[in-house]
Amino acid sequence: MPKSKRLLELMMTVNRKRKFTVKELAQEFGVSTRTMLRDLQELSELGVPLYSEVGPHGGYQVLKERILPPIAFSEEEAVAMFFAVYALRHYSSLPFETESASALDKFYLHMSGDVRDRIDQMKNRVDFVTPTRQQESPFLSILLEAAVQQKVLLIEYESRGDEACRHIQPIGIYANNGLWFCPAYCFLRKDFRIFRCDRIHSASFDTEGTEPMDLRHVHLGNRESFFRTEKAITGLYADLSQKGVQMCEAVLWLGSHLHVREDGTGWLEGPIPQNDLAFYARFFIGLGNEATVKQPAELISYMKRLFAEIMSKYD
Amino acid sequence: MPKSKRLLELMMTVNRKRKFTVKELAQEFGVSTRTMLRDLQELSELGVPLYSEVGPHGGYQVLKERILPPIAFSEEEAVAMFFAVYALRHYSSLPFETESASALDKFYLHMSGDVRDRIDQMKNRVDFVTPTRQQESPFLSILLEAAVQQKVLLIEYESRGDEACRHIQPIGIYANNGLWFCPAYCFLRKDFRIFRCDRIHSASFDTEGTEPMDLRHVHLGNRESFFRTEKAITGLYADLSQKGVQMCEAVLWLGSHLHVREDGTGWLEGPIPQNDLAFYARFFIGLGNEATVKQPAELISYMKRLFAEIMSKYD
DNA sequence: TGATTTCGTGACAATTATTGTCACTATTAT
DNA sequence: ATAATAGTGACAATAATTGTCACGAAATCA
Repeated sequence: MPKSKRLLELMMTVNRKRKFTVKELAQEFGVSTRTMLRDLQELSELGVPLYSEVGPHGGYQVLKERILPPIAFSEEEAVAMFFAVYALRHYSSLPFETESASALDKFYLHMSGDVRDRIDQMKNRVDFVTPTRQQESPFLSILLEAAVQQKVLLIEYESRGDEACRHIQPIGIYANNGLWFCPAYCFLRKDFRIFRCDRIHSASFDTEGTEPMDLRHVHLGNRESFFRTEKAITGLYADLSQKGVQMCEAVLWLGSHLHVREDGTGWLEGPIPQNDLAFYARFFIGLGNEATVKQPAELISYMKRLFAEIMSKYD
Repeated sequence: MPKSKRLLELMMTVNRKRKFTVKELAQEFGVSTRTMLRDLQELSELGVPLYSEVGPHGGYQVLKERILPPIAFSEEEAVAMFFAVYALRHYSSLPFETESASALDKFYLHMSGDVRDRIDQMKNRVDFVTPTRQQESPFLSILLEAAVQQKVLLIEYESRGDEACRHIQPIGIYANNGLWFCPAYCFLRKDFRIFRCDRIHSASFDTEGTEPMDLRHVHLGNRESFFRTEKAITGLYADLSQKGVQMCEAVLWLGSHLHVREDGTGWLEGPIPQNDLAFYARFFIGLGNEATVKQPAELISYMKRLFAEIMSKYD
């Protein structure tokens, strides 16, 4: 095999194996150890971060930095990748230890001039906004680790001003609207709960030997089905004006409930959990006179009660 | 220069130049044209998408696919990049023509086994949620292009059920909460306006010769200062219960107005534009009895009027 | 301690790959 | 037609690559 190709293959091979000896690779590539040594030195010069130790159980290692073999990206793809990573700058906390900024710099630096120009031109013209929050979430890494490794955590959690310790087993973390959430099994409540990560004031692996649940099959994609054990369901129906429709369109969690007529007006229809009546009451009051709730009666009476309470404040 | 190094340099050079002739490169690298031909063929075999045309003004070209030279990413960086791009899957529309999915696949495929394992483990455990909408925004590309190239567009825009043509000059596009928005100069209103991209029903470059404004200095980062020419400002003060504080924390646009006391209660204080009273009224009504507005009087009376209207519906 | 394993380096001849040259073909724009 | 360009094949000259051997240095282990 000609040297030029061997070097490229070698690059991929050393990335695959984390650890190896010169002899081992020499045999694999069918060259002498001397040649392999020379090749490895060349790779080193080309920037592959190799590290070696002598002695038995010694050998070569690729340091944590990995060389990504040359990948063919189309210009569009490269630009899309750039902006995807660029969007992460809005997050004050991330579950990845290193700053994604460093990845971005490398990526940017390695791209050819005109792609870079293109990006510069677009940099202030496209954005994926995420509201920036003051709240920091310092325990994202450990929460994620616990989710991946199925471990139990002991956390201090602030809820309504109180602080309490809880044993939880995270099933993942997700960012929504600039805040991080952690759905987890709560050993205190013996059920699944969602925790807001910025309210977690400490987190450490459980040392009291709480037996982890087998939650490998529960993940962010299917957690809904484990959560939504809502018992009581009730039917909602509400009329919407044109403006009401527009306001509802901008609201995420009622996507499928919204129906629009030709003239722009519409209605909301669908089942809602009884427990959330308070939430829906507030929502519809917020819509003001752009919405008229027809059903369920409980919701209407709840809204009236709420009215009375609020009104009393302003008299 | 040894061949192996020459090939790597060549790879980067052909990426820099879009177009070149064999002779040109041969001179640059100090080899014969024959050798350069052989090298180019090798590059081709290695996956660089080269294309050639004979004849005067012919020559070699690299097709739109670009080879990314080997980059050293740390494992953390690669993982962060993966999830950044992975998050784009939530968007039903993107301003980039190709699917970012293809970039993701390539990236994933080229990573070594254990990084891939790590990603697989994390895939269902981390997410950057963006509400998925039904609304498609098919004109993102042209809006972006117009913003970058300072061009005027003619759009059909739906506003409150009506549809109207407008000449606009976009200054950028951004996604927020799953919806795309386009701040732009509106030649109809002779001022800056924000357009919701899914309400744009057609868009094409202006052919009537509308003279573009010089908006090179206006971009997503500083547009606020051009927009916020709100005239009337008024002072807001509202008390919040513990729960009220928590609800406000989850709301983005009043970040700096929120103050929290030791005991978890708090207050909102700060200037708000007179025009937005209607909006704030709805918001505070939505907070129910967790908030008590003290100032301004106009807001309180607005809220009362709104109450009356709503109440009349349910009696 | 001494045997063993491993990386690391230098020298040199044998072997191979690489290169340049030349002669030629094919295509295309002017 | 002419000139510019890619593309191919053959072959000798050249230069890079390779293997071998000899040796050093560091670490582990019995």
